[in-house]
Amino acid sequence: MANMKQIAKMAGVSLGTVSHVVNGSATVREPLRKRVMDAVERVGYQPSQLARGLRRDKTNMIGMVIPDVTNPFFPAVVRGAEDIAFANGYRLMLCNTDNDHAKEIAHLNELRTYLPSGLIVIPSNFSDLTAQAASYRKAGAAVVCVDRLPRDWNGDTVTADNETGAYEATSYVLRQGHTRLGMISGPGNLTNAQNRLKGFKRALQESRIHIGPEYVQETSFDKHGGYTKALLLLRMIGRPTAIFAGNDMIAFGALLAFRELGLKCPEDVSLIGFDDLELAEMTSPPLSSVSQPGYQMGTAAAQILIDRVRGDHGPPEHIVLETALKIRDSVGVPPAENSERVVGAMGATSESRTPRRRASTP
Amino acid sequence: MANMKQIAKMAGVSLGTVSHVVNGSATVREPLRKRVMDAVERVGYQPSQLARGLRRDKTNMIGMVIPDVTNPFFPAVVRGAEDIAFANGYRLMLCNTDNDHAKEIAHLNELRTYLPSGLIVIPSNFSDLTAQAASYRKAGAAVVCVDRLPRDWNGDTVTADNETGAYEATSYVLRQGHTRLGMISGPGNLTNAQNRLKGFKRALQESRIHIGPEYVQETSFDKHGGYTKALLLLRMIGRPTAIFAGNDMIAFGALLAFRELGLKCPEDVSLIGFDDLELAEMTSPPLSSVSQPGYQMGTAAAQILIDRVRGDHGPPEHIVLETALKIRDSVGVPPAENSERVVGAMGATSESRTPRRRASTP
DNA sequence: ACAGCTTCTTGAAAGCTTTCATTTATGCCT
DNA sequence: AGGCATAAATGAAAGCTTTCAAGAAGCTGT
Repeated sequence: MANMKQIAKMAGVSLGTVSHVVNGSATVREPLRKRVMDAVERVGYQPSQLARGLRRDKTNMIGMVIPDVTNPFFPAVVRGAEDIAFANGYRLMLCNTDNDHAKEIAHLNELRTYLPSGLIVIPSNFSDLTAQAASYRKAGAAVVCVDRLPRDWNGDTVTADNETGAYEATSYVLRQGHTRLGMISGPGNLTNAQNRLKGFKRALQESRIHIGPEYVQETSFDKHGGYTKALLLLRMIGRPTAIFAGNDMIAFGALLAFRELGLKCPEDVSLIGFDDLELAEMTSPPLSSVSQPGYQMGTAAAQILIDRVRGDHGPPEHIVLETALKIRDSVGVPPAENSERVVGAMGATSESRTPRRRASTP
Repeated sequence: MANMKQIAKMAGVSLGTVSHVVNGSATVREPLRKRVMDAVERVGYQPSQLARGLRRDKTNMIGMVIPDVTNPFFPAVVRGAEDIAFANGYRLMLCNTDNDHAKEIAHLNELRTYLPSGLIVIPSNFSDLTAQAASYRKAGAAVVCVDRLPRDWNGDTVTADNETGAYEATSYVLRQGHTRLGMISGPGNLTNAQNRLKGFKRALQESRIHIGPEYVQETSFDKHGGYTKALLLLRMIGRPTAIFAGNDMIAFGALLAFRELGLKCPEDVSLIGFDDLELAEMTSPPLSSVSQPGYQMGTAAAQILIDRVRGDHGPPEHIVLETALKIRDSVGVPPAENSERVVGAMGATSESRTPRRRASTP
């Protein structure tokens, strides 16, 4: 591939001059400038990002570390980040951590040797990004944290207003007359899951509704977790008449559980999710969900990052994006008292075969 | 960050020796080796990938160029590629092209200056990857093409057996008794769309069923396209009793159209998709679809790539992965002749208000 | 036309590795 | 113990760019 030396020779100027016209780092008189540009055009010269990065102590890469591209919420964030990054001349290096702490560290350690301009991270479970970030910052790279925050995080953040979203969703369900709610929450150590749970509980409290701890189940943010926990919830005596799923994947799993148990949604059980994935409207029934702006989270994160790289040294930014309740058909009124159909025949404990009446609530 | 010079000084050896122990490029006697390793451990030294790449004329990056992460099929491929790449010490640089030829070129041009070991590409519409790839190969990088092939492609490929998959899906629909099928195909210039169409037509031919060209609609591989074209198909006089969607996103769009027209699936119209996205089982009704191993396509591509990088100079590989028909509930028997419900009231041409009987077929 | 000043241009150094030709050390044999 | 062959360690060059100090060229005013 063509290099500067060749361009310099072709244009009959020095290396330094070529560099200056390529980067606009000093004024070069027109005739020279033109000769250089012509040579650049002619051979399609593009500066080596490797050499440039080495010399400048910084490349135009942005490391993007996420749990798993395959999880439909994350690609939206990635895409948002990529669009802003690309438009500003930055490129994304994508790393999946699988929520695995060790893999996260491995990625972060190596990524650094590429001298990226920054890092956009959706932390894994038990991330100690805080320590790593310090070392990146020392090297002049900016780090912004998205969606969920690691322990003791003190840098820029972009999150959704999980608590309010969950609060509103729960309130909505409550307004339909449900009094015995179940929640299938995401991993307890993830701040987004925590905040959704908080919002859920706050809504309950305000309505003076009390539910036992067994009505709140914790699991991973995926279909399988949702399926398992929904099964568990629905086989309880005095099963919930409505379930709030910590995210849509969990909700999808719950839907599968409903189907398996022959429970109709929303006639027998209501369900509400979080994320409002593109496919939430496709399910049966169309899933009501809290919409969360993944794409914007990505763009916002990239924008902050780029501002930092360009010299913004202000105090940490904490962008909190609004959520919106998307009402579809998966939440209805609670079934009449005596209509609670028996369920859980497959697990077949003698208890669960006996119809129960639900505990009355104030 | 620590560099080799520091390690050399700490261990009391020369630069070259440090390099040799770090890379195992020459035998170093134990005492020295140990001193070097200790120093490396102590400061957590990691070689600069930038300097290394510059010197070696090659980095451990693999450029991954895809149309759009946001499109649920692609992340699976990305993930497969990332897993194999990571396990072999390679990292992925992700680029979205939006099927935009110009963006693809821009990415490809810049990516090259990072001296990646290779490129995994799902070409955009009208890609002329073939030309670009030549220049990558000249620089010693391998290029493998996934899912769809650009014009005149002569390199390694990993694709699904689109034609057979489509053939089997269509045959299955035919066996249910349908004789008037519609197809909503993907972009005509994409080889995967072409092959699916081919399979569809072959099945029809073998069953001696002839359909007019208006029953084959072409659109982009997304929900909106599916929605629009399904609407169009369903408002035809003698509407198809079953629709084969070029991919699941199109099928999802079609489902939306069914819903809007008040058509029940599969009672009024049958539908079958392609891809078998994770969410196909969640739709209403659960979507029958041709399953295509996205993850494996990614792993296979990465594996070939890595083999090439390691010196495999054999003739181009053309891996074709099998598809599998996933039968769920969206295909049923065709509705009885006289039950064709009127539809398309919204567009409201006088014709479409009149019930028609379908053209008889042999 | 020349001093003095400004504006351009230049060449070399530096950034961190790898690699190769050399030098130095080790071990074996007589 | 000395000589030789082999193995190990070294130092410098190269890879491509940016940047800085220094030199060259241009301009202004008298």
